[in-house]
Amino acid sequence: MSHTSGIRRAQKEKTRQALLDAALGLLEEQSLSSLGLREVTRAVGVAPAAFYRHFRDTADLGVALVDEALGSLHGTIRTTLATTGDGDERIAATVELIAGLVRGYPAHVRFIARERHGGVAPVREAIGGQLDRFAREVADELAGHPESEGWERDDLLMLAGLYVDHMVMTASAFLATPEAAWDGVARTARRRLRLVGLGRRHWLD
Amino acid sequence: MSHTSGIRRAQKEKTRQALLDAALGLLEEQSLSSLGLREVTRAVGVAPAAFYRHFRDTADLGVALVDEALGSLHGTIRTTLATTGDGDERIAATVELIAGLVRGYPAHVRFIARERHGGVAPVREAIGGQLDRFAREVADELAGHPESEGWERDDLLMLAGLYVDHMVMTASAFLATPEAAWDGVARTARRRLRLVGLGRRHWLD
DNA sequence: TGTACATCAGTGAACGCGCGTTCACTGATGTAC
DNA sequence: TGTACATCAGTGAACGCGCGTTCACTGATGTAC
Repeated sequence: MSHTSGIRRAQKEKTRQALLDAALGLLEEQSLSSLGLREVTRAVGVAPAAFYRHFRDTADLGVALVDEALGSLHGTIRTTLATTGDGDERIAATVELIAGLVRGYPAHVRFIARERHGGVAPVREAIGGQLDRFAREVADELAGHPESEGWERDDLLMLAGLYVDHMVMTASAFLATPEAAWDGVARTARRRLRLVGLGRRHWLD
Repeated sequence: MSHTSGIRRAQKEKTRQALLDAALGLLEEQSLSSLGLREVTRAVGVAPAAFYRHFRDTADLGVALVDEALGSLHGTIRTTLATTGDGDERIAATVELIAGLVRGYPAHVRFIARERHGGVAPVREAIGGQLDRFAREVADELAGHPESEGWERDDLLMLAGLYVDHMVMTASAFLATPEAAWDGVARTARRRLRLVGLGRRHWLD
């Protein structure tokens, strides 16, 4: 039982996760490009040098945060965004899902919105890559819908990208708004989706 | 001729502008929240303490940059975005205008895209305020178009916000793309605008 | 199971460095008469 | 126009501080036999 228990591995992973969590907390009020390695280790309660056992620098940690924030969302977002577009209840459900993500993981969402165009190139690229992947997945899903008959791949990708961008924008709008006023944000997001859905239906006219 | 020449005022303004220009240059590869006051004065060639004759801190400088970047665009953007929406040539002209802005003022555009959701609250708020103002102006302009007959103010604002957001997204897409590949970005931007325009035409169906 | 050695996550001290801010100052520009 | 005083943008030195990185180390965990 001892030689395969992986106690060391588990403890290392725990520290790594603590560093990621602490960083995410600190990033609510600053950008990754100003996040200090010592700030992060101080918040966790380990020595500064311990940082190097897990990450090369804060940019490297940022890339790991991108994976944590977006890596797990592929399933959820794919099916939901793919469902997006038409009926009013589906639109409402999509907007509710976004609101739920922002409520459940506000720090992750803020991190993605902030660093998407932020000052740290590898992180920007990691986010861009993941969002492109989302768009391709959504396009694949849309391709299977009956409404997409006659659509070219290129146009499906354009529409999927519009949905993904709209999702990110809606999420940041929720973040920037006190929860008491979320209704207005949701209403606007739904109407935008409705307008895009109308455009979609008449695309081939 | 001497007592009203304002030499002092002009020289102060020149230094202030040099600080703004240097900061904008430095911000191409980092975020405002990590920009150092000494970096900026070093780039200009003045003593660090001189910074305080012009700005309280780098956040204050950031707010001044927002005014510089967006303040002068009201006229241009308003009329162009208001023109947006329908005919294919108008759509193409809008996208060309955005490409032109990005070509002409890449650092300003990058600054706005980066700090729109960045880590410095006063700057974020200044950008948000200006973009809201743009959206209201565009809504006013749209209200005068014949296509807007029967539209509620709320819906016009929703559409105007969509145009403004689309403009910012297109500008960042240009920035993130080597100029040789701008054609593809422009094509996608045009098709998105066409789709939104179709939705607009059928909004009241 | 017990023992002897290897691994390696985390320590703590040390380093040189650039940071933001303060201060008394200088000297060109502005103003009053 | 000329003179005497006021203003104030920019200086340069000084400060205490936290930064990122390095290093030899410790001691718990892992491995071989």
